[in-house]
Amino acid sequence: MSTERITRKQREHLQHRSEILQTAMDLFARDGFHNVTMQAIAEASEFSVGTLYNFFRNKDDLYRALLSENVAQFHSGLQNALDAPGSETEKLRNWLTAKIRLFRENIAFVRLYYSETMGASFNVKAGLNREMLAKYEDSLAQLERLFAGGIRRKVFKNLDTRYLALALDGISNTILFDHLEKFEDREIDADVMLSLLFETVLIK
Amino acid sequence: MSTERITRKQREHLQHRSEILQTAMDLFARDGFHNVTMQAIAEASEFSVGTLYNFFRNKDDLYRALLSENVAQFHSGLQNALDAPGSETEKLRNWLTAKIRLFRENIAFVRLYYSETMGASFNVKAGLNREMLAKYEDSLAQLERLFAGGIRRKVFKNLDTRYLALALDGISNTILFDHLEKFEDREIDADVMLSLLFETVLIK
DNA sequence: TAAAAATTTGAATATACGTTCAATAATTGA
DNA sequence: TCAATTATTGAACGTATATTCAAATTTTTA
Repeated sequence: MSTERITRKQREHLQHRSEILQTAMDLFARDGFHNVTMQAIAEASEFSVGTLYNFFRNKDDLYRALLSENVAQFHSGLQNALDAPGSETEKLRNWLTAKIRLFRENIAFVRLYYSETMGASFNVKAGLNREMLAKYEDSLAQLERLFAGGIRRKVFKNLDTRYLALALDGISNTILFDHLEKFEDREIDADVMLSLLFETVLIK
Repeated sequence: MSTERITRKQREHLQHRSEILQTAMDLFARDGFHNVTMQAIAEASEFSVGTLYNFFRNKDDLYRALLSENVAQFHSGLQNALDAPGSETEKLRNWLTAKIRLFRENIAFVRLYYSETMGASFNVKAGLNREMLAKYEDSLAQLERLFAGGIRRKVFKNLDTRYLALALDGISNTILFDHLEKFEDREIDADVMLSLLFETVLIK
């Protein structure tokens, strides 16, 4: 898009901003929004409290930015995986592989995301939850279209696409959480997850 | 066990206690721990702040009691379903039916539970998270034994029982959340969820 | 029925924390 | 080199809220 030149100043500013956000993310994921003070974020990111307020209007704003930007990144990571060419089966494998990678790369965000969306959320009032929910629905809709395509081409059985999308999402969630919870570093294979659903899905 | 007589006083005390807890649950599930004040719980439960402190040492203690007691109830609900006699398939259906009922009956608790266990939790310090995790592991272990039994009796394919348990849990979670999120009141059928996994599992 | 015991009340207290902003430091440009 | 501009600092302030406890109310006992 834009080919504007970015000054070193601006580059550094962005760098500092994202350092603050990443530091805050780790703290929030470990202790929860209300148990992390601006003081703590300042100390951990090696800035002063005042400086945080030059980057973000207030604590809510910081938190919102953090969630919003990571949701966007997560969502586009999944989207790209589905956009790559290939058969329905290959696309599903790509999608799962991308999801595995995204979970591993940013488990702190994943924790935050699920605790915000599943349950009580300080963001109900703000539009953030709506935004996150919309992206989730979009993801599901894309999966549904994929399954529908497979059904049309007669490689998948004619099952409810909504349930298929939910099932795939659910299977991958629990298995990924189980692995990451245990700090298991052995590779998680997309095919293991796919296989749990596939004999139900594939036409032999 | 105990056949001791319980006085009206004691009965009322327990009644009041559980009214407070249920009221608090709804508030916590809607707004999150830190956005619910003791004042708000007092008003909603029609007691004064001071009285809350006669029932619970402090706010943390109230919250802990609330989660702990509901986790226990949830857990034993699932356990009982598996203890009923029947084939592996029937037991799985019982388990799912019980889970559906428990979700519907106490969606507030379910929200709280998942946002506490998935993500950042104020309770990491206290032993509550450990307690909840232990009960979850126990549930999974029971499911695994069930699958293992089916495999031994040659009604199920010889698949990794851990993954099967996780998959069933994951499928039911996403589908249940999807339904309850949308306030859909049409019945959720255990068989729909089972069928998503079963063609993978059953030996034809 | 009245004293004693138990329970409830909510105003007062203490504290923790988000936010501000005047002072200081660092950077830039002439 | 030295103004001028920009960025950083953290002590001070105000507010929100968890907790306490003396007084008021209700219940029990004799």
